[in-house]
Amino acid sequence: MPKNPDTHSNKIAWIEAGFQFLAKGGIDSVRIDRMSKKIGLTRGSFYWHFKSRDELLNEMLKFWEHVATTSIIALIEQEHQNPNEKLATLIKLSTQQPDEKYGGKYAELGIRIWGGNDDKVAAIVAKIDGKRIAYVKQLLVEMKLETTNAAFLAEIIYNAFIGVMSRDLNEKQIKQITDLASNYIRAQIMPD
Amino acid sequence: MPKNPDTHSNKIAWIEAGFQFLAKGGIDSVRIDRMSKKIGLTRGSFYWHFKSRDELLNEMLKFWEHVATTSIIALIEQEHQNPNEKLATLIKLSTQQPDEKYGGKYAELGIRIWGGNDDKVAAIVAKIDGKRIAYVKQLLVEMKLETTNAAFLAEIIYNAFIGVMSRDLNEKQIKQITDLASNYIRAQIMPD
DNA sequence: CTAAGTCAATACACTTGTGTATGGTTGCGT
DNA sequence: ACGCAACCATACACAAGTGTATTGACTTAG
Repeated sequence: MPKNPDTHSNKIAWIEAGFQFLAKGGIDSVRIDRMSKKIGLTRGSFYWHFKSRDELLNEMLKFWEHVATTSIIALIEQEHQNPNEKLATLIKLSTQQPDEKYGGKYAELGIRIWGGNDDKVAAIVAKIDGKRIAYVKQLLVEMKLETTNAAFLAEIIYNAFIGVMSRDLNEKQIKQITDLASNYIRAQIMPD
Repeated sequence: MPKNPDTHSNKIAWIEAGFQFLAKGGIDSVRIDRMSKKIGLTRGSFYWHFKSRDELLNEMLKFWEHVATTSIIALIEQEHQNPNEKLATLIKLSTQQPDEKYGGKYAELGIRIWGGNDDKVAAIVAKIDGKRIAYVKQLLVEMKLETTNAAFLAEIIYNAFIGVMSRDLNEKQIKQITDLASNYIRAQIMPD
């Protein structure tokens, strides 16, 4: 009997495992045999779904590229109106625990290291960074910050944001920091 | 004839290579045979200097722990008096290119990922983070910021700082950001 | 019911990587 | 000149990892 009666294939399981291993030890620990032991499938399954290890890596990259920008930003745009809420949600979504979403917290780190090895990956990471910074800046402008100030703050916020993701913080610590940031931004807008 | 007439051993070469590979692909790509090809030594040399791969990893961790805080902070403290200069130097030293110093830019990222796997590593990273944040806060207090403000700013600055290190930025980009940060801090202290 | 298609397990050949054992070279003290 | 210690290369046995080929089970269309 099949292990996943609802999902027609285990390809997703392989990709998920890929992100888990990427998050834990970097791209070099994404190893087929290790994953097979973890998820209880043999390499026979793997080589049915993927031509090679490289093909898995490429699919992972594409997946991340999609999740990391378009889908998250679209989700935010359609569900919120207030730019304050949008920014808070962006931070919250992007810093959530890795198990909840493949492209989550730690995988991001792994991909950045990966970019140090592979120019193709580095280019995509740079593109993603650009998009996100532009989006943060746009939100800040919507919050009535003047343009130059917004550009600067967007850089700082984004870098701090990457920093928070890089560090091994629990949810309470992350909430503290993001709350502080929100308060700061509000103070920038309407100083008392 | 010996390849390094001045340095009595190639142990340092192995550790350097370790950091290079850590930075490029994560802890799992620190592989003895790959490094041997890179630095032109055989595994015979490696196993003379180290009992095992684990021993190298431990030495790397200890090395990083030392460089990442004590030595950098001590260096700054003894060479500068002005807290503004100190902060600028801290940022500059910590964001310099990886080739110039093993514990530099990218290795930091690799170690953080490594910490996701190994509790011992995670504990050290957390300790280092604590020390550095405390130091930044101290500098800010010396710059006459009030304590609560300094604590908050130290968090933001430190996270942004980790973010900058994690991203694949060139020197010009890093300079832009750090300059912006410096200006912002000065504005905080003496608002016009 | 049967043939094709989907998916996974197994067996195999090969490459990469680890650790040990051994032997060779250099330099230095005596 | 001798002997020892530091350092590195080579060869070996073994484990971990990749990719291919084959087989089998289960599903679905006709």
